[in-house]
Amino acid sequence: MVLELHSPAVPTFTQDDRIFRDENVLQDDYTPKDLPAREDELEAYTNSLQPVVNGASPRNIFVYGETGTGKTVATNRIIDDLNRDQKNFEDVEIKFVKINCKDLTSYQAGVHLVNEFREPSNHINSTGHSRADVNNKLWTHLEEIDATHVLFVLDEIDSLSEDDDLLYQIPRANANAKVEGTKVGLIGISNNFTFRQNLSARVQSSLCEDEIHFAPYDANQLTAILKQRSEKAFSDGVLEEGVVPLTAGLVAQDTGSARNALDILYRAGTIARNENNDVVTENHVRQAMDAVENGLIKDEIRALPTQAQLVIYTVAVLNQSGQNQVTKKEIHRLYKKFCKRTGVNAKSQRTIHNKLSKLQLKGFLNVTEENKGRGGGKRYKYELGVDADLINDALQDTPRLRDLSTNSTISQFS
DNA sequence: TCTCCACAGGAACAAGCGGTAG
DNA sequence: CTACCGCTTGTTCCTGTGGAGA
Repeated sequence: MVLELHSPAVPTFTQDDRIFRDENVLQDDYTPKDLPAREDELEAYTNSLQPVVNGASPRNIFVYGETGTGKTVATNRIIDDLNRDQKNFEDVEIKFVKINCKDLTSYQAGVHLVNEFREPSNHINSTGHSRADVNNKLWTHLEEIDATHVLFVLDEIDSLSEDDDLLYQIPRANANAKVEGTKVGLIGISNNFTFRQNLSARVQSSLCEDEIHFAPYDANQLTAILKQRSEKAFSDGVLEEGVVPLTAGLVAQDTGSARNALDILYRAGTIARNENNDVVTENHVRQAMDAVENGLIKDEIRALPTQAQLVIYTVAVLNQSGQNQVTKKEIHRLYKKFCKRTGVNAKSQRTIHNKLSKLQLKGFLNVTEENKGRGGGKRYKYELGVDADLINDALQDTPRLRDLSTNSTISQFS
């Protein structure tokens, strides 16, 4: 590959790039000027924020929809607009504090928020404080800040799932007299709409004053988005006629995610470029679709902790040796041998059981229940939910497990 | 109909980490 | 230094479960 995927467009390269005019337009961090097919949602957003503009207490907003449906982009747009327009308002000063809650606990998210008000040299650590401490620090900052309104934007709040204390505290900060000089509001963004039902009743009533739903895009909407972007991203006449409708159709059936569709289109372009092709064809799109799907799975496998990698690898080896459905016991037996060989501490069967259920939740394993009654009782049988080659490929990048995945065969271990 | 297998999965607990506060 | 904090990872113990077969 000649070009780095994420390198900015450098003039010397764009000269002989026959495919792309500006590939950045297809990448994740690009914010378009127009948001096709999201006019209603933007209007709902504007309406919900109108009280703030008028100087009143903000309404708390719950934004939900699957990934790639434009929630974050729309939110950024609204924030930009409001930041721009508030210069015209005399007695209102609005500050936005935005964090992403992915992989954070409620407590850690609180710490992040406190640090948003502090210089890097003065950041507090994410351990060692009591919960009440962290909250009090946050209230103090809010009280002291030079603004009439502070709006917290918490992206991916579904990560906070079990512990929703923060989601209760922030919307109630004014009502509970924790903060009096500044009006506090919360915009919560969630990828998961069942998340709302799991919130405790007290959080539901305060967080979800206004709700904005971003539905997955249909094929027509995706076509509009892809057309808008591809005109800027690709050189004229590079895309075969059916490419955009095909991408839109495939993605609409699958996820309805604009991010996914753009990713596939971008990938199709790079495949064509690597083949020294002048046009992007429907065949490139199909190849890109496979590559994107496989790439995502491999990334997830690489991101697993070593123990979980060992477990899924064990299942892969057993499956490849012809044992399609294996019990926890069988997995644990072989797993222990792999542990010994790689110098990893072997965990108990109960722990492996937990790992197996997590892997099942992530879709890496399929589970069937078997019940032989008196002659064997109830048990689960596991098999791989993904292609075994993907697991081997992914583990090639994990030094500890690389040797295992190249050398081991079932005969050596069973 | 009832028993009983072999496991699932919840609960309680422990250890260790990286930190703050006095 | 000691006490304490939140969090993660793992362990042990124990109750619950569904259906084949006595």
